[in-house]
Amino acid sequence: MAATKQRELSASLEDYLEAILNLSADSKVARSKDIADALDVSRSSVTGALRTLAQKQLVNYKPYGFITLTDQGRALAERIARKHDIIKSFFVNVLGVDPITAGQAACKAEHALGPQIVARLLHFIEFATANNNNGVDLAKQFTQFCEANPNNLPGNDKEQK
Amino acid sequence: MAATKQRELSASLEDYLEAILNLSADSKVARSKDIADALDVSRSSVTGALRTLAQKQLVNYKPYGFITLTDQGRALAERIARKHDIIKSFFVNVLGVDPITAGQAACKAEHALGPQIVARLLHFIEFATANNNNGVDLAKQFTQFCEANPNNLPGNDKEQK
DNA sequence: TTGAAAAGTTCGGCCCGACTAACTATATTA
DNA sequence: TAATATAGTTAGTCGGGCCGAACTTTTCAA
Repeated sequence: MAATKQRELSASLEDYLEAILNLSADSKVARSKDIADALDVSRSSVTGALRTLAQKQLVNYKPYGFITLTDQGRALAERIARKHDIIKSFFVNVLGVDPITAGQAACKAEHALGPQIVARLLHFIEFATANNNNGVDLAKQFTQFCEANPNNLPGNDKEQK
Repeated sequence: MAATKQRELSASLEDYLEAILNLSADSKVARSKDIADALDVSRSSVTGALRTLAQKQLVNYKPYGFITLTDQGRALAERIARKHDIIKSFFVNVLGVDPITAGQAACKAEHALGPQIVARLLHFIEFATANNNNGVDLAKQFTQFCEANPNNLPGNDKEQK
């Protein structure tokens, strides 16, 4: 348990790792081109990222070879993906945000939220969606609350993108 | 309404703007040194950021002069600060996270969440902290729920930083 | 089996955001 | 008002992350 420490990964590298995990799941193998498409970056950027990830021992990579996650890499990628899912789920199932917007926001927010907050969020989702609250679904209540007070809802703010 | 569009500001520049707003509030005037301290960057980085912000017409700045926000800059800074507060408030008042952690996370998350989600969050805070829920404070309920199910709480994940 | 298309890589370059070191301007105060 | 401390700037550098263009490898089908 010494070589295990990978040091912080940049947001960008986390995205690559996550994409590789998803592609491996979907279509058994992650091709470089698909990673580029998934992240909307150039193929040469992918090559660079792969070299970095390989040297951090998170992916097995050699030029023109197959791309697979190492055990370490897979574990990390799964943690990242799980975080993503939790955040997105909160947006969708508790806040009632549409899945597209929620997914995009989760992509960015997953790099900003630490384990403590994510754990709380997960816990909160359970709390809010279970019928533990006098037998009432809290998320549903919130939706009704929103409908009852439609004043300050979404984008009446012509703010940033 | 043509010169008003400022284009996207980077996360970093948003931080500078926010810091300037806070310093202006606290101690009437924002000195370059204090901005550097607040953001924990070098003084020369501040100079660079100020030049960029000035050319985007968000601050009034000339070398060795006073630093003030333009109307545009102030408006933007206030929106950013408000977003920050909403997110932090959610972490603290709904999730029950400690203020320090919450503030740090809000700093990063504020660049990731768009207006729709922030608006929902604000709405949700009202919903959760008001006694609209059978006369019970929801946040309080969640705290109790947490105490009742202390299984997957905070950092039993030795994850990232 | 060979030769074009597709996938992948390398190389050089760019922008951003930070840094240090050295310089200049401003303030302070003796 | 001259000396020095402090604030601010400039110049140069570096790393991360991206790009396009040109090159190499692999694949695939005629």
